[in-house]
Amino acid sequence: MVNLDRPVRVRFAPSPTGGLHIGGVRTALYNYVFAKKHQGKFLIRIEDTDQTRFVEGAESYIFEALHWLGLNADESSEVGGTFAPYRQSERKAMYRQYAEQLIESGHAYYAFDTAEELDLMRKNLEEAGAKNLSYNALTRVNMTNSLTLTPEETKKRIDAGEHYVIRIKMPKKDDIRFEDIVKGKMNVHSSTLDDKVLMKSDGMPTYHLANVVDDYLMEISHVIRGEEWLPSAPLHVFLYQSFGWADKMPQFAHLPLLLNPDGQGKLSKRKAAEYGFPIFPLDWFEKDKNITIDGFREKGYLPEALNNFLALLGWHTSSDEEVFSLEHLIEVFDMERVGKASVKFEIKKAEWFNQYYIRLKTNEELLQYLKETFVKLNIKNDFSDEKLLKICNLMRDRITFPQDIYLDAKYLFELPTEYDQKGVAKNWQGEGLLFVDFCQNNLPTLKENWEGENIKHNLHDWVEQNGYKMGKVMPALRLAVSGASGGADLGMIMELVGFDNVMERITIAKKTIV
RNA sequence: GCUCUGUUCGUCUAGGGGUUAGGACGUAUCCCUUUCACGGAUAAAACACGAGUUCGAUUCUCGUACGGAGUACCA
Repeated sequence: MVNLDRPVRVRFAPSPTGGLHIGGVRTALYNYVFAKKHQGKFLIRIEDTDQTRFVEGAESYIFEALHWLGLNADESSEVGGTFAPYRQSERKAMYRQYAEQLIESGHAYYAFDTAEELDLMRKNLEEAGAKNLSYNALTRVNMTNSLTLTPEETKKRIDAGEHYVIRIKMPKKDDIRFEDIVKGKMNVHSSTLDDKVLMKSDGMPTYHLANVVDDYLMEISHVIRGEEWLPSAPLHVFLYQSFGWADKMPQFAHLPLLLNPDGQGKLSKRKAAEYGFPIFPLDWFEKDKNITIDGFREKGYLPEALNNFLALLGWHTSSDEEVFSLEHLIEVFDMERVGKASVKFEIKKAEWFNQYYIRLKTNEELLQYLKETFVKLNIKNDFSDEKLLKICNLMRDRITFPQDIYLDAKYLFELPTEYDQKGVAKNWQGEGLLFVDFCQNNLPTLKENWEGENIKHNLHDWVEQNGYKMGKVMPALRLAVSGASGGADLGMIMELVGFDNVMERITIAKKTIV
C-alpha cells in the first residue's frame, strides 16, 4: 500500500557518470508522475560521491534530457530549493558527523584494512571453502578495525593520518523487515548482509550513507528507484533504524528492470546498438572514445511518444487504455499497479507511438520539423512555405519520424536518380508506356490549372477515354515522375514538383528506363 | 556459489478458483486506394513444469526448471 501520511517528496538521484540510461529516464518519469499525482515535489539530486567516475557535462546533459521530456524538478542543483545543496559533493562536510554518530551509538566502526589485506581475506576465505566472502560479523574479528584494536591504538592510527574507512556494524542475527510498494513484504536476515563501507578513505560518503542521510534531511517520503537497489535496501533500512529515524523512513518502491530484447541482462549500450535503437535520451558524446552515442531525440522520437512508451514498461492501468499524455498519465498513474517482473525493451511499440503522436501534430508543426531537417542535412530548396505545408500534409500519414517527411519524399525535391526495379519490370511496358506517352502529349493542356485534384481528375479521365486499366497505367506514370512504385497521391506529387519538372522527368524516364 | 527476486500470446500487458483467457504493438490476410501509408475488418499467437488443496486451478500452497539483480572504499 502506498502510504500518503506525509507530504509527498520524491527524488531522482542520478550519477553524473555519462549519458543518462533510458532506464534512468523511466525512473525519473515514474518519480515525476507520482509526485505530481499526489501534489508533491519532485527533486533531482546529483549523486557525485565517486570522484573518479565524474564526467564533465553529464550533469547538464541530465537536465537537458529531463527538460526535453517535460520532467522538470521542483528542487534540484539547477533550480535550487530549501534543502540545497542538491549535489552531494557539495554536501560532503555534513556526512562525517552522521557517520560518527553511528560510531558513537555502536552501529559503525573504523576499519584500517588496505585493499591488499581485503583481497587476502577473501582469498583465504575462498580457499577455506567459505561460501560468504564478505566483511561481516564473522570476519571482522580478524581484521584491523576499531573493534579489534584498543581505543588508544585506534586513536593513534587516526591521528597519525592513516587511511581508514567507516563501516556499518551489521548485527550477527537480526531480521530486517520492510514493505516495498511493488515487491511487497521483504524480510532479510542480517547475517546475509555485510559491513558495507559508509565513509570512504577519501572522506566521501558511499552511496549508502549519503543516500540515507540526504533522503532523511530532504524529507523524502518515497524512494522510487530501480530494482538493482533492492539487495541493498535492507542496509538502508538498517541505517534508518540505527540513526533512530525509523519513523521518518521513506517508503520504498523498487521498479522492475529494463532488460535487453533477448532478455539477457540489463538493457545495455552494446545490445541497444546491436538491435538498432538508442539507449540515451539525447545524443551523448564520449570524449575518451571520440564517438557520439545516438539519442532518442536526435533519432526523431517525440518526447510525448517516449514518455508514453516508457510509462507502459512495467506499468499498466486495469483498462485497455494505452495512450497517455503526461497530464493524463498523472491522473491515472498508480504505483501499486507497477509490475514485479523485469521488462524486455522492444522498440517497435515506441515507433508506433511516435507515428501516432506525429499524426497529432499540425501541418505547421510538421513544417518546423521539415525545416530542421533541411538545416541538419544541409539541404537547399526553394519551395515556399505554402508548398512545404502541402508536402507535410501529404506525408503526415506515412511517416514514423519527423525527418521522414523529407527522407520519404526526396523525389519531391530532386529528380529521380534510379527507378524501382520491380515496378519497372512490372509496369514499364504495354499500356503503361502508351499512357506515359499520352500524358507527355496532353499534360501541357493542364499547365494553366496545375493543381493536384485537377491533374488527378484529368488523369483518370484519360485512362478511361483510352480504355486503359488504372492499375496498369498509373504505376508507370508514377515511376516516371517519382522513380518509386509507392508513395503519396500522384496528382499532388505532380502539382508540387511543377509542370516543367514533370515534363522533364517524363523525358528523362523515357530515355533512362530500358 | 550465496542472498534477493521474478515467470499469461514474439513483445508490453489485463484478468483471476468455473472466462470463447481480453487489449495494444508486431505478424498475416481482406476491404478501401493508381501505389505506399492511414483507416476498417479478420486471423494465427500465451497462463514454464510437477505435485498438493479443491467438485473445479492459469488463478491458492509447495517444489522443480528457467530468467534477472546484487554480491566494490561504483552508484
